[in-house]
Amino acid sequence: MIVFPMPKHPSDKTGKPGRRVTLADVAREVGASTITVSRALRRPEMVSEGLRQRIAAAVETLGYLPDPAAQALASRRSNVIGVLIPSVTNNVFSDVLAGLYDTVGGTAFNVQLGNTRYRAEVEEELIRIFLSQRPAGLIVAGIDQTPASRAMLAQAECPVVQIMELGEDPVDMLVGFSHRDAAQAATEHLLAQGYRAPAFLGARMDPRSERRHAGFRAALAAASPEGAAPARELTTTEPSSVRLGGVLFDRLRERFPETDAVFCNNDDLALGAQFAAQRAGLKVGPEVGICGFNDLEVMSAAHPTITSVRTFRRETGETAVRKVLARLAGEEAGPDVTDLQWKLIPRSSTDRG
Amino acid sequence: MIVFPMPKHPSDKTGKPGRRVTLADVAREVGASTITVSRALRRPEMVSEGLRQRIAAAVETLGYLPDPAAQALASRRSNVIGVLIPSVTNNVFSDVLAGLYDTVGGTAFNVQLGNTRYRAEVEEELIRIFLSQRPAGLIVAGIDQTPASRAMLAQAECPVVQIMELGEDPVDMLVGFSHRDAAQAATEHLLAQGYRAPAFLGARMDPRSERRHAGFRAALAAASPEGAAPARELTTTEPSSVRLGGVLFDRLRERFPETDAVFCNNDDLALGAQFAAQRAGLKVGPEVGICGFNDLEVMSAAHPTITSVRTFRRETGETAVRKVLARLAGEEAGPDVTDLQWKLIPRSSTDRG
DNA sequence: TTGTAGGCGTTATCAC
DNA sequence: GTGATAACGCCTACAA
Repeated sequence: MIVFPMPKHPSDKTGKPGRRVTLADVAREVGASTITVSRALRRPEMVSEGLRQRIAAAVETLGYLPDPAAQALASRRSNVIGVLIPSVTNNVFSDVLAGLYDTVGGTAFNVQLGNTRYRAEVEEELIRIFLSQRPAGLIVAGIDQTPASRAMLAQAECPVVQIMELGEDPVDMLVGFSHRDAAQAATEHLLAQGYRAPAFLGARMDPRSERRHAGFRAALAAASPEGAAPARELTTTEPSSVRLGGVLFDRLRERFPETDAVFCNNDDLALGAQFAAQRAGLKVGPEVGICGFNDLEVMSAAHPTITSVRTFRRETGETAVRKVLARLAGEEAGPDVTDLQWKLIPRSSTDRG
Repeated sequence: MIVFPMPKHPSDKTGKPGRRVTLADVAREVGASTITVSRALRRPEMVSEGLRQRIAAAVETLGYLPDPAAQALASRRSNVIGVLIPSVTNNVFSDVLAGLYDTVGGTAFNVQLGNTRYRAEVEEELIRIFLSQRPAGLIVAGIDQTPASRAMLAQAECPVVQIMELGEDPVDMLVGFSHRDAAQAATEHLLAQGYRAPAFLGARMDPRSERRHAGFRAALAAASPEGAAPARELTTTEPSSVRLGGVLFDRLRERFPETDAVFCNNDDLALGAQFAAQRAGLKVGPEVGICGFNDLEVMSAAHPTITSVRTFRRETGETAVRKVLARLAGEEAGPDVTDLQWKLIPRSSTDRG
């Protein structure tokens, strides 16, 4: 029978504080070499049944936890999946994040977030820094990276996923949907409902907003015989908010009194527009149509309920991580584009009754 | 004059892909030792002016970036500040996150997020894992850790900040406010406005929700002569949502028809309650008072505007990180409690007109 | 299936 | 002020 020497556990108050339990400790415990223990942990099938079990037991009793820094240094690959998004607070991205964290949870990987604040230079800088960590993978929002960013991503020795959009030539993998098509469909819906003078309300106007804007215009152009449709649009670079939606709505009606419907860049604006319409005594739906984008939870609960275009944000995060993991597991290779689609959800706010 | 040999930059297509620029490369370049370069980077004052400048130049031209894994391994301290929160999507926490990322941005530190999903066991597990990374600091939501979690945090060799609440004995540092007091004040506001039968609506019911619940009860107890106030309350463990706010509101009115005001656990519920009230044809304010919690942006933009209790979420994140950084810089020491306060914001929804 | 040797890139320690 | 040397804990490559 083997006598187990008292291990120096971090919780021991004796000796140097917190001496770490290492692979060597486990190895000594079971009378094997460190590399064998290492293998038992990462490639159990390479180690004999008996040894494997004794190692597992020792790991348990000693409370061994691998040191990620040492792993990263030795293997030249960290367990960090870098994620670059323009905003942490925006509901859209926090849903994506939820998907990311859900999918990465339970795996040996960690998400490391970078906030680009909607600025390409910041993104470039962050890509550089993230890459210096030898990430296991990189997930970046959008397809409008700077040339330098693209070059770095292309050379990166890890899977790269661009998310939230579709595009011509992804750096590596791509998960998203067509903002242009979605916006065009939403606008067509307004026209189909009989609204004659739909307007566009946009805030922040990042690349994705611009593409939605383009979709709105395309729908109008297609509908107007001579392509002479007046441009009822109000956009701002200000960050979007419910309050701003109201402000823009009021301003819009002042400038284009004939407006009878608005397609908003996102749901916050739409909600604000609806409140503003109600303040103005307008009957939302019959008198003025309102359509948002993203279909946040509040849209289906509002009074009246608000039409929107559902986007699959959580799924975006999940899919992106899964693609990274699959690539790392050698299950997939080569470029890959996943269209997550979108879905128009008509509700009372665009029902003319 | 020194001739600079062509460095092996990662972007070189020659040789092994991506050979990293190391401290040694920089050292060779300037004719110094690695340790000196290391010092020049971390403690410039320990290196002579001239050398320091040549090193800076070499770092620049070579494009040297430190390897965090190697740094962590050698220094036994990573640049990771671990953050444990119950939810990534909840607006409350995403605001905190924004504060965290803002404050950590530009520093050499990184935030690593752990999603506890409102479960103490998950939190415990995550604390264990995070600690194995030798984090630079740890920020955890709430004060209701398991005993094991508390023990680990207490022994952690890094600054620890509990956030979002106030409490008796913090593990180390604490940044938050009193949910109980805030809720009590909100309830007193309802009573002061003349509402006779205020009710409580609660979802999720995590520890902080429970304390708000307690605040509601305390206010009622203080107001009712015999302490015989009937308990008009409806709570659920379901995650909160706008839709749920409506459902609960309807159910509440069914069960307690006399209800003339509701204090909601959070703003989502309040917004949902307001929509439901409007659907029921009630005049919000005069006929039924509605008060939320947190004062999300939408509250001031809604129609009518909704009373809420403002909490300083972004500031919470900022303060937590600053405390960690200060401690690491040796600027502060010892336990420390920061009360970030709260503020009642009365609006139309509790104005009986 | 298991082990040996060496190195990953940086910092701590102790000299000079 | 600067440098040699030895870790830090683990993994890759190769050998047995």
